[in-house]
This record gives sequence, C-alpha cells and structure tokens, in this order.
Amino acid sequence: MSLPHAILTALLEKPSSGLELTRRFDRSIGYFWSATHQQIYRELGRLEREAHIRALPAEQPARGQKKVYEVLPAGRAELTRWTAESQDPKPLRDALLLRLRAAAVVGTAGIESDLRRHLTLHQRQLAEYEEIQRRDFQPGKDTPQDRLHHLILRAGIDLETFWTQWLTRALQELEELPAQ
Amino acid sequence: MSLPHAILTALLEKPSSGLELTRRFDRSIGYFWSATHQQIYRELGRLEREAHIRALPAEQPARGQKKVYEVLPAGRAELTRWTAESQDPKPLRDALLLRLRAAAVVGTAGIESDLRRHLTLHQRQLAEYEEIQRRDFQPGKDTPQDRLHHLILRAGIDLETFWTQWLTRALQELEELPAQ
DNA sequence: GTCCACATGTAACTGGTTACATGATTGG
DNA sequence: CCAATCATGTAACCAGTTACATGTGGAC
Repeated sequence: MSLPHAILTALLEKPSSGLELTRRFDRSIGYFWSATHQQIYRELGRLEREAHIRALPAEQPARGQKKVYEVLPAGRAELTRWTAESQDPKPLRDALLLRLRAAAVVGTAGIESDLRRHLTLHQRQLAEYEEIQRRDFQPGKDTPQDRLHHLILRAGIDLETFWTQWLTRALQELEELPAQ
Repeated sequence: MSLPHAILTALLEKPSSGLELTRRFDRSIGYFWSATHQQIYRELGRLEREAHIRALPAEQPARGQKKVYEVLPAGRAELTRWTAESQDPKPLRDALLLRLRAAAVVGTAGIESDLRRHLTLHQRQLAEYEEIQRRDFQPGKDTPQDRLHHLILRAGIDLETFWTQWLTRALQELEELPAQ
C-alpha cells in the first residue's frame, strides 16, 4: 500500500494535477516508486473519496479539464502515521539472477548480449544520478530536506554502482566459461 | 512472467512435488524469486496443461497424495528460449526510500527504529549468504554450474553489503539532523 | 481414536499492466 | 478545420497475497 503515500508525498511537495503527477513520477519520486497515469488517476479518485485530498476549487466539472489536488489535514496525518510504521523489507525479486540460474541448467547461449545491454542501461542511470548530484547537491546547501534527499539519491547511486560492477564481473566470468 | 520459468529451473535441477518446491523456494531460488505454495500449485497446474511438465506416473489420483513433477522437452525448450530472450530491467521500487522521502516532508519522527530493524535484518541475511559461500564454494570446485551459482550468490552478498552500509550511514545522518 | 505434520488445493482480493476511449486547447 | 498535445478517464487482465478447505498417514 505505498502508491497512495507516494502521491500524498508528491502533492505535499507541490499541489498538482494527475498528468503533472505522472510527469513527476517519470523522474524524482518515480526513480524508486514508478506509476502510470492510469494508476495515478485511480488512486487520486480513492484519496478524494476518503477525504485525504481535495480538488482545488475552480469548478472544473469533467473530462479534458485540468484538476489540481491538494492534501487535506487527514491526508497529512495518514502519511505521518504510515512513515513511522514498522514495515518488513520485501524479499529481493530479480529476473536477471533467475535467468542466470536457469542458464546454469540449460546453457548460457544468448544471455551475454542482454547482460551487456543491462550494463549499458545501468551505466546510463548512474550517469543520470551523478548529474543530479552535481546539479542539486553542492556542499553548503544543508537543510534537513536536502540532506534526506541526498541520502536517497546516494542509495540510487550506490545501487547502480553495484549493478555496473557486478555485471562487468559477470561478463568476465561468462567469457572464461567453456562454451556450452 | 517469471514464476513458471523459476519452477521449470527448479524441476530441472531436481524433480519435485509442490510442497518440496515450496520448501526450495524458501531458500535457494527463493532468495531472488520467492513464491507461496498457492502460487506454485496454480502454476504447476498451468504448466501441466500446457504439457511443459508432467506428473511422474505412479497413479496418485488426488488430494493428500504426493505428486512429483518432471520437465518435458517442450518445457526445457521454453526455458531455453526465455533465458536467451531480451528483457528490460524493472525499475527500482523501494518502500523504505519512499518513506524517507515522505519523512523529508512530514518529519523523521519514528522512522529511526525501523531503519535499525532493517539494518539488523540485512546483516542477518548477509551472514546467511556468507555462511553458504563458506560451505558450498571452496576454491577448487569449479564446474560451470558452480561458477554461475557463485556469481549469483555474490550478487546477493554485494546487495546486502550495500544495504547494511547505506542504512548505517542513514542512521548517522538522522542523528545529526535537528530534531523535528 | 485423536492430533499433528504432510500434502494439495479453492476463493476472494489487491495492485500493477495494457489497451482503449473521450474531450479540450492550441498552432498552423 | 485539422492535427497534435494536453488531460482525464474505463475496462480487462494478470500476478501476487491472504484466508480458508480438505484429505492422508503416522505417532501416541
């Protein structure tokens, strides 16, 4: 049950319409919690019904008209509650590791090119994060918000660093393996 | 669509019944692709209908009776195809990072104890992986299978190492933050 | 004969994905 | 007036989760 809380967070940072949220979920928050516009509209509907958010009064009745939402006190309270709640980490679920395990049984033929492709994608994501770090987190800016945002960004950087290193090693090992 | 392929891999490694598979999904393959017994039985049914696996002939007709499955040639072919297929990496989805982002808006009160708990859980998982490494991967054992399995295990070790380090740093930063 | 562990399943629900529908606004 | 873009939605589907149902076989 994280999507509604992701939306509440985004709306507290800045009141937005569904499409604006969708755009922000393509960067920023979406880097660790992605969502499509269909999910977002569905969830905005629920949050409005539960009186956690409301549409800014500007009498837009229907389709095609922009509808900007803001968080109500009840919504902020719910987000505060959820943030402090104890939650178990989800077990790892990674299709690439699964495919390697399968390759150990049926052979590694054909998997190498996709490993290389993944390596490129992770390198690109790492470069994007590092660019954000250069741009938004120069030493000196030091509000609590900045520190927390930087901490989160560093998790992204370290994860992408892990993947690039591990994939590099995996490709090396595959080369050294006797062909199957 | 990874679960059927996880099951095919497990059955190729060793023909098993549904409950035996469930047990193996609690360790081993389950370390990176977990599944409950309900999922597994549902999927075994589908795989049997599609003639990718079959129950070993021993005329067990129904409930309460053990039913051992093995992979048919069509199933092995499907797994080979899937393994070599090009697949996009799934974007990161992490509730803990989301909660930190929420905490940057509504305050960090209460989140510290859960970070500490996560740290303990990741340290425990790391210790478990390192124990497996000591036990199963002494230098010398060097078949292609061993090398691939070790490579996968190292991904687990490196990921848990990342989380323990990042969480340690996160707890430090939280301490230094002015109380909210 | 009762309880427990083994073993296989069904049903309902939830969240995420994919495909499609529809209206408003603006630039050429 | 037409196309593109902005904007909001509906519907069907699929995978994973949670709760529950049912039968077998052995230990006591």
